[in-house]
Amino acid sequence: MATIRDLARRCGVSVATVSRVFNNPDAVTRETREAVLRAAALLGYTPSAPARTLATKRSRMVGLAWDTGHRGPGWRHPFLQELLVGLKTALSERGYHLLMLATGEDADGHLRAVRRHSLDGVVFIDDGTADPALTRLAESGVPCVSLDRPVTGRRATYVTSDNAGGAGAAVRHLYERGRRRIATIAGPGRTHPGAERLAGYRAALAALGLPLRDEYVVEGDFYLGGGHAAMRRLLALDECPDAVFAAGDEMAVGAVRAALEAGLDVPGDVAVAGFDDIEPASLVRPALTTVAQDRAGFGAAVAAALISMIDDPDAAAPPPTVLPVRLVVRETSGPPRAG
Amino acid sequence: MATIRDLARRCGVSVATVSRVFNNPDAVTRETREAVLRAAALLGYTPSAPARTLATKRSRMVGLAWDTGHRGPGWRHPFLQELLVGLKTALSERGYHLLMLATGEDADGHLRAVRRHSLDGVVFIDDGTADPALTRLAESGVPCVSLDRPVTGRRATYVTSDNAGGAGAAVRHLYERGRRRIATIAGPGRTHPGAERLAGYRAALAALGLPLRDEYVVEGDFYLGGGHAAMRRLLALDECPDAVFAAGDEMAVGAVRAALEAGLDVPGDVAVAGFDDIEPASLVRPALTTVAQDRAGFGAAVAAALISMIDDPDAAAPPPTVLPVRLVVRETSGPPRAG
DNA sequence: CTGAAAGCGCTTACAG
DNA sequence: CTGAAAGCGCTTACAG
Repeated sequence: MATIRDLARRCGVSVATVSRVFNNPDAVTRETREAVLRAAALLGYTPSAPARTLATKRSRMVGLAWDTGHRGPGWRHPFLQELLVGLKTALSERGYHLLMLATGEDADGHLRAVRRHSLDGVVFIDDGTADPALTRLAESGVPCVSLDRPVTGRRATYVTSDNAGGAGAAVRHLYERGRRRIATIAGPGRTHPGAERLAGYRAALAALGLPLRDEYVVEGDFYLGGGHAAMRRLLALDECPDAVFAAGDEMAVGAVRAALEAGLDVPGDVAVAGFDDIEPASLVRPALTTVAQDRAGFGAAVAAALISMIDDPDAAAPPPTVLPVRLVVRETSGPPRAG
Repeated sequence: MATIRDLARRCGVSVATVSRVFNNPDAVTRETREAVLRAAALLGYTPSAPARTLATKRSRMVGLAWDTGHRGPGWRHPFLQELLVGLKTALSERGYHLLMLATGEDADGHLRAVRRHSLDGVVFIDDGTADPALTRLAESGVPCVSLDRPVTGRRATYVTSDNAGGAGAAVRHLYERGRRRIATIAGPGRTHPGAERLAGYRAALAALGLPLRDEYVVEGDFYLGGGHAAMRRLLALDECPDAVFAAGDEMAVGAVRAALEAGLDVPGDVAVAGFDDIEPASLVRPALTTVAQDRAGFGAAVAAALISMIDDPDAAAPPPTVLPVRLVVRETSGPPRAG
């Protein structure tokens, strides 16, 4: 492994000069720069990251504090792979790497990991529950950006989808398909998407002049079983809804299944719309009408927010990023109304 | 940020002693050890990882060379989240962190990243295509373990499922359900799971005394569309199969869909079994009979193989790990035979 | 069991 | 534009 000293010797310059050609190329004449670069290629020289980090206090690494559900039952992200790919790609374009932080340590394990590795920032992916370790991190001043979860801290921000807007779009779509008794299966209220989607549902009903009925909102858990159970409660109502907006696709699939089991036709008797556009949404029959998020946009937005803070040590956190969503009409919401 | 020097000063010992309490606690008296530990907790001291790496040449970081499909159309792993969680957890129990390597760099970008960060090893996740960068890495002598892909190199090994065994189990199950004309929709031959599942299918047919018919094996791409197209070809045959083993669940779902569209009953006219037990497998109707892999086992096995090599610098690579699989019987394979 | 010292491979004022 | 030197925070023989 060639070091900067080997390279310097070979080129007849000082190590300072070699360092400059990699960190501040303009501060060096073209000739020496090219000579050094040539020798570097020849020797296969790559600057040592830890040495550089030690000297500069910057690691060019970003931590990924990914709550893998050690605190509760297996939480699943609807599109983790695209998220990670987008994040990794956007980060690496700017020269940053992602370090996966181990979870389940003591309360300030994350903060410790940040110090230990001189991380330049961290991104949170969790289920929306207020993890004290993450809260502390966000308040510590290290640049943080979280996904789908508001955080407070001078250098902390978040990116999320337009959850309320998407819920509203789904509700309006159901309305346009002729439905008037529109219920919702909400996500857990403690999660940001859950709360926002419910708010969007309510706002849309109000705007449409439809009544808000308490018995038409039942909370689920974002998973299949919760959606199924919620739908059964809805179907047991005196005045059964003719449409339901489920705040997550798995719940929507569960709801469709419950309706089918009850002998109802979907979308004939009851229309359904979901949220997330998970892979099964198009595989299931009838195929699910849902709200798709900007999967690729997430990673890019997180990276942009993070890097803007890293680049300027005095910068406060940028405002939250709200990504647009898109209604995907399939079969469960029924055909357009004739005429 | 307290340093080792602060701690030493505070405790009235040398930095060497402080270093020992963290790296070789037995080499120090209990009293000084406890005093140092107490002071460390008080000051919030955490040893600097880059400084340690610089001094020892070991980073306690493992690279994740994850081919995110920059070289082809979006490849998807059937259970990436569980895989990463398992890997991260197993690694962190041994004190290792995962560094996600950026992809799409020049041919030896990965190797460069290994040197740059003094990575102790790397794990590959890819689509099975022979990426020259990974091949070079595996031959370089740094401990490597790949998923579902044989690699050569003195310090390289892999972990995979019992793909042939699982395929055989699926075929035997179909046979036991009374099927005799069992076709297969294979995965791409260049992938290890694709090739092995096909081999398992063939071996099972032979063992069962069933004829091997060329027209009964058609290659798919592991995705929905490929499964659909393959099934159409199978259904166009003069003597239509009464069962098909699809080497992946998405293909199986596509196959079921194609059969249904052709007016056939599943499993009545044609039974179907898949592989992977992806989430939609249980959501789809009829629910898919399939072969489940040991999702949690993967990460643990990878970590174990990697760490065995890291711990002993002279150790050659352990033999490949082959994880057992499990047949999951649902609806697409039909009811047990009466009597 | 403990300490003084060299060394790991860089960067960055400071002079020139 | 370039170099000598100090410093980043550790570890590890080597003595004692």
